[in-house]
Amino acid sequence: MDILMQSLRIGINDKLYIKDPESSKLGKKIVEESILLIEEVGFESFTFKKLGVRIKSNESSIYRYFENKHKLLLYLSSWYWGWVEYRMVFATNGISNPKEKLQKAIAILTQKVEEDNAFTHINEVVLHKIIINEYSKSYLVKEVSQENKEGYFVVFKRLVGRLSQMITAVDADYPYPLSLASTLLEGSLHQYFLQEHFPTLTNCNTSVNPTEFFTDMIFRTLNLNLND
Amino acid sequence: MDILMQSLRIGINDKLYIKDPESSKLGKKIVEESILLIEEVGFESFTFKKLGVRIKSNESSIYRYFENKHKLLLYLSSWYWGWVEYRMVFATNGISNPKEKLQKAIAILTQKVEEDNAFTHINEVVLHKIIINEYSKSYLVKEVSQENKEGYFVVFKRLVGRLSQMITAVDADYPYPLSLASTLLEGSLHQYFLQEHFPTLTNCNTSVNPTEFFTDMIFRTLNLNLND
DNA sequence: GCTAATATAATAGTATTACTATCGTTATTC
DNA sequence: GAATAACGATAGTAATACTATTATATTAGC
Repeated sequence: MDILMQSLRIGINDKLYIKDPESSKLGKKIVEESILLIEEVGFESFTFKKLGVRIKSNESSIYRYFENKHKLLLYLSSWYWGWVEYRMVFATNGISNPKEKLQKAIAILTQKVEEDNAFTHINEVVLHKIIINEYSKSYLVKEVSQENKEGYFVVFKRLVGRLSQMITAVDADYPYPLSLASTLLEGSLHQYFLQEHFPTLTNCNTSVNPTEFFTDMIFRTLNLNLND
Repeated sequence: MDILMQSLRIGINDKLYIKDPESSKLGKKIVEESILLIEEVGFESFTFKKLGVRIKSNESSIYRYFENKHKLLLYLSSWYWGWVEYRMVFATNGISNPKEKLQKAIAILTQKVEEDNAFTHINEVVLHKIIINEYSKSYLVKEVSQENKEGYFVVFKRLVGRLSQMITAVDADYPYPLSLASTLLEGSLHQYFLQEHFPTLTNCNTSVNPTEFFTDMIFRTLNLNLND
């Protein structure tokens, strides 16, 4: 990413934190290291106490930024989807041909994540792994409807909406653009998971990637031809 | 289901329990009521202590059947997928036309679940809800590879394999049968979830169901026509 | 119907988690 | 240089996720 973007910020619902972690050194450290620690030990075993030890700070200080680890996960997820949305909009912006535009969007949304130096304290590659393994846990909770009302999932919802519109732009008569869009986003994470842990349940591997599978699936579903 | 099936049992990996819950009244009660309690309070808030109170039995007695609630969830999931597999095999058994066979399989796998009186102590409708909300949590854990080696997911894997074969039977040249099969199973649960909690992210509702969406998607992907 | 074996209930206890509260110390700002 | 905000240290609580032990039922075999 360009040096021009150095001061870019991803907008996140301010109910997800008590004190904005972007506003201090400690806050950034909490975000940065929580990503690494969650990836290392898994979300279930992750605690603020352990994170405190790791960043040589106090448990109670972390609680001043985030109410609990669930909110932290929602924060990280919002950041991730905001970042993906930004890259998708940026990459598809100049494309006028709807088919090309959709193809580019699918690529961005299903690609393996590479490092992005525009955001120095966040390791996007590791964050992608967390999203693959933990994102579902942020919404598969009893409180989901209330949290949805609070706007904790707006970024993700906007992204599905955008993709859905691109599908409709290509084929206005296709009856399930939203379901296809949500299936792509969720399914892409799932295929990455399977590739790592259940290779017998997927055709994705070192030579075939989720982008190829989903591009093929969506293009066939919309009766488009890749090569014209 | 038929009265003939009254004594049917779903085969489950015996490492998932300490004492077979099918072998006693208390064991069956544990399974029966755990389904209802998990659905009521969600998996995170569910504890063996609460279950003990509910079934007027002791926490420690439940621990004699299941090591912990994670194993219980794996047990319930295996039961569910075994039950689905059984119904799928049963329903598609006599069909020789591969296209018809696939269509029937998709229907069974994506349908809304109705009560099945063959298994008196298990409420399949509620169990389906649990699978929608909690199944991911059974495999999105750090120990997944080890648990996979122990065979905790064989039933689900066999089901994906069967569906994949049916896809290949219809189109031997389709390059992603496994990914399409796993996307269908996972995606179907996801669409049900969205329908309930994020209606703006799906086209499934009271008049359109996941079966229609997925049948359409898979048939288009495989270049099949529904009506011939 | 009695005995032995097994299953279950009751109770107690431990380490860890997920916090909350308080207070002293260190930075920052005005 | 004083005021204010941020942070660290410590303590404490209720709940969780168990394990262990012992007492009491239940059942099975004879």
